[in-house]
Amino acid sequence: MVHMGDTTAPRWLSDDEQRTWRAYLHATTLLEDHLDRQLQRDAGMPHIYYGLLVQLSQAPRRRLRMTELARSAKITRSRLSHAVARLEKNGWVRREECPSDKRGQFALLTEEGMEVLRRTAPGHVAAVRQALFDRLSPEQVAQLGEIMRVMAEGLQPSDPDADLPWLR
Amino acid sequence: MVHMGDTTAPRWLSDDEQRTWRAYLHATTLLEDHLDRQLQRDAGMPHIYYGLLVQLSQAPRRRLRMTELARSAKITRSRLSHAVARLEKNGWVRREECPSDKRGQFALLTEEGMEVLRRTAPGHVAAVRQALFDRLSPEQVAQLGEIMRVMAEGLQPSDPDADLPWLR
DNA sequence: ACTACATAGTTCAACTTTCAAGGACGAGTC
DNA sequence: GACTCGTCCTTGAAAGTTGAACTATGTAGT
Repeated sequence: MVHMGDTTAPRWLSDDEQRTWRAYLHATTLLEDHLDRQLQRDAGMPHIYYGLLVQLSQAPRRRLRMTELARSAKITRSRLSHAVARLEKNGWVRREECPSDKRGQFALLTEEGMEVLRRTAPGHVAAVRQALFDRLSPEQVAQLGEIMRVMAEGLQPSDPDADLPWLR
Repeated sequence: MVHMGDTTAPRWLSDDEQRTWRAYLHATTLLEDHLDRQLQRDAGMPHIYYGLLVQLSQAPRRRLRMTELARSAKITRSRLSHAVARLEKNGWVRREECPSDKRGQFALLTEEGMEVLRRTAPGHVAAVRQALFDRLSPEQVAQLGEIMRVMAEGLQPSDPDADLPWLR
């Protein structure tokens, strides 16, 4: 290994890697845009907001602490504050104080929010299917899963607990 | 089950599919965030803006029509207008009128913009390598490329012949 | 030439995201 | 208690994005 700091010749991508990288960027942005539009049209909110409702719907008593929700949705607490404020305005989420920690807040899914989810989930799953799973072979689905897990492992921001949900 | 316009029960995702879908969302958002931060820090712009400069750098005479650039970067013309305005303010891009079509505008990469690219490209490639290619086997890279191409094919919004020969 | 419509790009308003700052509370130490 | 420090969450301003409306120009049909 040569020690030259910034001046080391960069290892550019091979042709194969470059094609794959372009395909990755192309496909992921197309899918993201597609789902964003689908949900904006059918559920009146962007994909990430929908994801928040889903997380809440699967939590015990349909509620999560803000920080917990932010962590599982991979967004900053600031962003979550704004998002929950918006969802609250829609009547789909409500805040509730945490009795054991007065700094804390729960976000909880209202019955109205649950109803939105019930109404729109089938369409959303259909969109994901149509874009992804109905086009891939079972082997490809397995491959994709494995590749994504490898990627995520390498990117896990220094948040040791993220790996250890069973330790909480 | 709810019966709305659609008479068929929704086909939910299998456990495998669900795991893969979660891994996909997790990994792609982590990577996107990572590259956005890396480029914001090292190049002073988000990933998508960097992509615009790259596109321009590879175009003949380092210029592209706005619509063409928007298409190849997969963003709306509106978004591009704003982005180019910002990049113009940085001195990295310039607009130029199109002689053959007075409605048209070229976006062109300035020497200053080229310099930013030269300075920051190695670090960006390194980030992509470290996050993706250095962690995947050659087989996985090939698999990923193929999967992404399949995905993109199903989502291509403006490829008339690809989509609906049998639909309408 | 006239009409009608399509295309290129920008602009405005509403919304979302980011970043830095700040207020409130909890936990540890003296 | 008082001090310090870290955590929980919010806020406000700046930056970015979206979708619709708009201007100007090109194109086709009559």
